[in-house]
Amino acid sequence: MPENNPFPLFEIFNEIGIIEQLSRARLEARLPDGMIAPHFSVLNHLIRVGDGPTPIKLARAFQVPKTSMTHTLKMLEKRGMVETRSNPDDGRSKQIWLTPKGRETRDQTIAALAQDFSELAQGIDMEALIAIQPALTALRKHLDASRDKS
Amino acid sequence: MPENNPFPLFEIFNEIGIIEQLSRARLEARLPDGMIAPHFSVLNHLIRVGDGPTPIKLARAFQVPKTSMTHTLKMLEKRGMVETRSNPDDGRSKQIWLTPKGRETRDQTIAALAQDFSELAQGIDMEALIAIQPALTALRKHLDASRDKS
DNA sequence: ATTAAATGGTACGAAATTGAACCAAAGGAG
DNA sequence: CTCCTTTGGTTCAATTTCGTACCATTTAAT
Repeated sequence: MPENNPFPLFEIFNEIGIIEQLSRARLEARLPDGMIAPHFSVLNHLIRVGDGPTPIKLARAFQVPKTSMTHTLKMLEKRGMVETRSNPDDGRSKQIWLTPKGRETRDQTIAALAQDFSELAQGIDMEALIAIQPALTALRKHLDASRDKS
Repeated sequence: MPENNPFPLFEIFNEIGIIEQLSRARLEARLPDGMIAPHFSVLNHLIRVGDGPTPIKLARAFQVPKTSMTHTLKMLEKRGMVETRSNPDDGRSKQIWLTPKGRETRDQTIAALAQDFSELAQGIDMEALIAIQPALTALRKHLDASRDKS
């Protein structure tokens, strides 16, 4: 019998999968018309890390294929939420900038979510939840680091 | 300043989203050819709850639209992993059964994942991880219960 | 300087997801 | 029994995701 029992990980990944689905649905309920979670994620990322990353950098940040990011950015641009400029340092690549509308949409969504989450927090042991964050972060980092081996 | 600070929830949902993506990629790396996570989820669910559920019941269990489940089941049937029978008790509905091939695929995938997770577990504080499971379950239940309100 | 290899990005097509519309069977009201 | 509503399921179309192929530019090697 192995000393490392892997089955608790099944259970945890299963719970995480369900939570991801439910939290994504909540986010998308707060987004305008046809916007979806990946659109918002890009807006939010641009706020956090600053304007000007290249599409490939964004694709890596979210660990999606670059073709997926091309499509997501095309949709955001069609909605006037980001702006694509050519990169003066590299003729192959572009740079992505938030527009005022993109910034505003992100801010309003955050505000609506804060409201939503505030209500959510009332039925929850928030202290216990905050306490699990380091373990989640550690798991995420380990999963990320051990990717593409075997 | 509000007494319920919702922002830790942002961080936690963010980590959970990333973990979901990475763990799904790991699962799919262990699946045959073109199989994807939802296919496996159905196989695994049939093992856990037993054969014979209707498609609508499966759709509810995974909280996906019934059209999505129709498509998933069609793919599984094309691969010979599930079998659809008509429901003798209700002329509208069907019942889903695992085939031996479906059962075998599920078992082999579980075995491969157990191997994978065992290696994963070596670089992780498994005790801390097991300890967070109740909090995750509580969060999932609360999210689920408070769905469709507001 | 030339050539080869690597990198950023897009076009295109296949598969997945899902809402709208629809059909058939079941359930309920009278 | 008849009509109306509800429920299980599929078809269809629009959107998303993503692998393959491809082009343009940059980098490295010689």
